[in-house]
Amino acid sequence: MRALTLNPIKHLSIITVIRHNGFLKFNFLCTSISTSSAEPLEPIKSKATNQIALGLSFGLRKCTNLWSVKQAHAKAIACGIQHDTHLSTKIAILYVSFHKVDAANSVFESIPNPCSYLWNYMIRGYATEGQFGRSLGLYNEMMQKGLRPDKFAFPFVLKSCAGLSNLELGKLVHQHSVCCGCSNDRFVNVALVDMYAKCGEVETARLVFDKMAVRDLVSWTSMISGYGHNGYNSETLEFFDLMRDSGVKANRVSLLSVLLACGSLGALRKGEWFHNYVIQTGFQCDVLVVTALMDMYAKCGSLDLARSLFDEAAGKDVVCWSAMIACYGLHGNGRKAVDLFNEMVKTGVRPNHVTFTSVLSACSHSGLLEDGKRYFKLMEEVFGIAPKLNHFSCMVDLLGRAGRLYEAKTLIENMPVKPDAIIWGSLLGACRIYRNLDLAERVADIIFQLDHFQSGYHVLLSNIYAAKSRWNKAEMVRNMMARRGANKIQGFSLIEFDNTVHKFGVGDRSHPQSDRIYSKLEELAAKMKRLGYVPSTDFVLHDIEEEGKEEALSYHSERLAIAFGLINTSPGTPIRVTKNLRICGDCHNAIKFIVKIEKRLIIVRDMHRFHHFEDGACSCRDYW
DNA sequence: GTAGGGTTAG
Repeated sequence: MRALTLNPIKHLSIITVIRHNGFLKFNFLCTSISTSSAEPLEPIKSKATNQIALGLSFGLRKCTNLWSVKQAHAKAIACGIQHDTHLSTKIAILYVSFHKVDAANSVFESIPNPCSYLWNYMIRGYATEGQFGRSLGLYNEMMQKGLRPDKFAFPFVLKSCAGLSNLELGKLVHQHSVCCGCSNDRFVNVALVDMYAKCGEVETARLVFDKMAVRDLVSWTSMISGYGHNGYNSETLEFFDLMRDSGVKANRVSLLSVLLACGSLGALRKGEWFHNYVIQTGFQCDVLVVTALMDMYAKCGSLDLARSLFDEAAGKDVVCWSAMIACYGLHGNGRKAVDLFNEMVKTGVRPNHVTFTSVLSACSHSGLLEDGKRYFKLMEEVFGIAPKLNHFSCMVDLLGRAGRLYEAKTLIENMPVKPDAIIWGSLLGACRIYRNLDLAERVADIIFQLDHFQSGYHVLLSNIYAAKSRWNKAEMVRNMMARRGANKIQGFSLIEFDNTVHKFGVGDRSHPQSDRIYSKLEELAAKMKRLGYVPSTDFVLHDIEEEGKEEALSYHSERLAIAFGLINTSPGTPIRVTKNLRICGDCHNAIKFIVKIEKRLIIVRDMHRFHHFEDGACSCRDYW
């Protein structure tokens, strides 16, 4: 071991210089005590070590880059002063702020008794990096050591509970935060609102919000996004108005939430209003806001507007590109999605797993079998992204729709992730399209072992039997579904008119204009019949989430919403309807007749994609 | 020293 040749006195003088001249001299100190030799240095055994620690700490005060932190850390080890609490704490905190939480943790673990300030910082670091389990582990360890977390720790502990959707733990942490006297802290309360909302307890989130003494922009925004997160889209918009009424001015984050809600509701007019608001408030150059605007326009049916926003956006990142690719997929334009993906890669933006989900889904919806297979291969081989359940789902869907049923089955059986009922359900859907009863029965067996209580799979299997005229079997599956008390999702359709979103259920008569709506449908039915429309009695055309056969097909929610739109808008105006389930085959056929009769463009967004009906045809070319 | 946020399958 080679002794450090620097004279302690010289060190002291350097430290004095650092104190007076700041960071530049800190680098000098690092260099002075470094050695070109690979041999470890013998720790300095003199009073100067404390001074060196002080000097490094002092130098780190103005530290703005990771390199300096690493240098200081290395020097601390070289001088044997890595156990200096003050210096190590500083180094660990800096590592956290440079997102090097594991490096911070190694320093943290070397400190015999870290202060609560550092504990908090470590909990924060892991929570911020998405390592929620480790963040909670530290919180637990902190309590076991008898240390009391404070108002700086709880927001991040709660963030970790939210990240893991662990409501039970979240409730315990809530109680603990009250015990620790943090119930009035606004940061803790915002984190509570966020935690409850992300764990699906939006009403509890609201209770916390209502009790808050100070409601600033962030607390309002947490509640707004909390509503959105739980699918309470109308409430999201209402709450935004309430916030503004209370005198709090919106910022980009709150705008992101409302734009998302407009997209989910298909509320184009409202979305346009917010677009205008974005321009007035000067957020139109913010790439996050532009991405949300694109998403909103595309989900409201205006793909062209989404594209022009995309073209004008400055500083497009991978999320922005992926969003535009997803927009094309949603509208059934797989070719453009694929082209845009290639353009993105050429531009030098690296795709992520979401980009691939969007590309594969776009290929699947457009029937681009070979492209889909190629990109699936590419993602791992060229971009090093291991496929996840999302990607396998897209591939099973792609192969299944293209009739490659056994290829899809082999893929499920050999994938490295555990298949769920839904991915098998996708294959069952393909069996329905290609009327493969033999495979359907085997697949259904697997599904029912995994998930007994979804009506969709029972309906699907029953429809396959019906399509093969196996009526007894079809009836048996329906009875089995009734015995098992399988859940059924209620279908509904939304249409925006006069700045309000109108909601219709199947056979719904609760709307004030109900009589006029039903008369309109009767009038249409007569005209459709003359043009050759025959209501479909073929179960096979019905979807996995079909509304029950007991309901008259002509009163499916999308038809009620369309009739409402026809009555209330002037001729020639496009009609936009959003449906929570997949559009059924009979409605799909009927709308083709309706657009011909009414000479309108009707855009229906179902749970998977858009259908643009115009001049007797649909943009999906009946492939959906 | 602290909070809220844009894209994604079936």
